[in-house]
Amino acid sequence: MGNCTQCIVKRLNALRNLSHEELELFSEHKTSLLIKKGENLMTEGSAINGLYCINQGKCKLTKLNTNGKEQIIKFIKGGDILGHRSILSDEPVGLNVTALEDMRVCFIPKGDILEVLKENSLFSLSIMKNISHQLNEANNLISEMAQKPVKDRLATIIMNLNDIFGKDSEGFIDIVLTREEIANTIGTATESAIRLLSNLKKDKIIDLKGKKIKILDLNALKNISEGY
Amino acid sequence: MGNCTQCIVKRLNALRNLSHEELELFSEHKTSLLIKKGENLMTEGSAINGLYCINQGKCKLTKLNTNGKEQIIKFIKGGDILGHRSILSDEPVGLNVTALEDMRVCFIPKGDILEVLKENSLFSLSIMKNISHQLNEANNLISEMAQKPVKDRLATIIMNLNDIFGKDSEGFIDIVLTREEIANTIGTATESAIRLLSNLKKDKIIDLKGKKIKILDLNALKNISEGY
DNA sequence: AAAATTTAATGATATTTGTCATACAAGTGT
DNA sequence: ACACTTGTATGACAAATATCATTAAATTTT
Repeated sequence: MGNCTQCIVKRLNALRNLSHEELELFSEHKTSLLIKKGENLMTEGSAINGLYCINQGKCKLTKLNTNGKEQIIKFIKGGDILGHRSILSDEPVGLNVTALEDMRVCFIPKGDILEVLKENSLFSLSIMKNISHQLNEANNLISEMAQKPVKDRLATIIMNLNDIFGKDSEGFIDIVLTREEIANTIGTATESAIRLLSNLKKDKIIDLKGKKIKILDLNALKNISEGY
Repeated sequence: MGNCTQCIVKRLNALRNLSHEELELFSEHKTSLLIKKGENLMTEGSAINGLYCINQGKCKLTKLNTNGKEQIIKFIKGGDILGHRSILSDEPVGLNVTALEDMRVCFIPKGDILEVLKENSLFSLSIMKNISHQLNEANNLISEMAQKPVKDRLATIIMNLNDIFGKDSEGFIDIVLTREEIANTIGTATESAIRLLSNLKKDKIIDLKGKKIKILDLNALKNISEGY
């Protein structure tokens, strides 16, 4: 099991503000775990007693609606942290976190986190910054979902996925999602998502190869996402 | 101009965790302001250099979409604080804050806030708790907006308004909103909102008297909001 | 109080999106 | 290589919602 002081992933998130001693503390108490594709790291409504630091792998954050539909709220990849929101608000976990590929994750107990939060104001500010940024993003998404037609929303999330996951060697966005997952992200029926993807391909705005998506005309995509 | 140490409003928010000395500091540097109905306290995209503590009055937090439509993200009333998200993430203001009635507001400079945040971990934790809670609420709203039909969303926000603003002496929800504002909250056309409100009235689930709404059958409303 | 403006209500119609049915393709395990 | 499951695609149709037009009511201004 690796040592937190050596871990390069921590440079990507709020943990970068910790002292050597604090990292040693985390390292002693942390546990590493492997999550297989499709498995849940966190489950909506459950209690949580620590912070997850994602070492490797991609996952989706979802919510099950009262009408039984899954809504994908956000995608997360290695370098991000999870669970701090729930720890801080003292509320149950609000989202399901499901692995989209095999993941390697570290778990740090709540007590250690809270202790360091009290002592290290740089860490504390960094966590606040993270959540504040997320809140702003969430507010933008509310507006997006409430006001824009499905086609616009699809264009938006294709660009989002591109920003988050980047491109593979062939220029396709480096994430594999089913059509159903895409539909659950933009809040529409699977068939509608399929049709709109096909349209974008026909118009040479994107290319499709199995589940992979390549952006061909970013400008056109941007225009669609803004309602033109 | 009042003194922060005496202010009863501060008991309702994170400021309750401040020491007498810290409140004195705030009190010395704070400015009080009056915002008239319809005026903006904050504007989307602008910089902000302090925290607002709402003494009295109700306001709406909105966002102007790329397609020119206004989306109401949230309603806020006296006792709440505003602007901390933007200060903490070091990002421009994300939302317009518009007074729905005359407001009395205190402004505390950013420097003072950041200083106390570093020193007072109780205050700091309380702010984190506030934002974390807001993030959870925002995630719920994303799901609500993306997945549910307009009728369900209308039922949901009527209950929300009831929770936030309570009832007046006649049992009507204590907030005055135009039909357009209601439509902009649930992300639909004004005409659709009007029609659905009329239907709810016809079904004796709510009562309408001008712009005021009274809940007659909370259970029915809850069922609708959950898609039954 | 009358006029002007804004807001609310309602019908007719167009557009968007969802649902159901079916076919086909791709992946999975035996 | 085979059946079996799951995912993708497409057409036909139904339902939800938006848009446009018009009238009525409420509010503000003069």
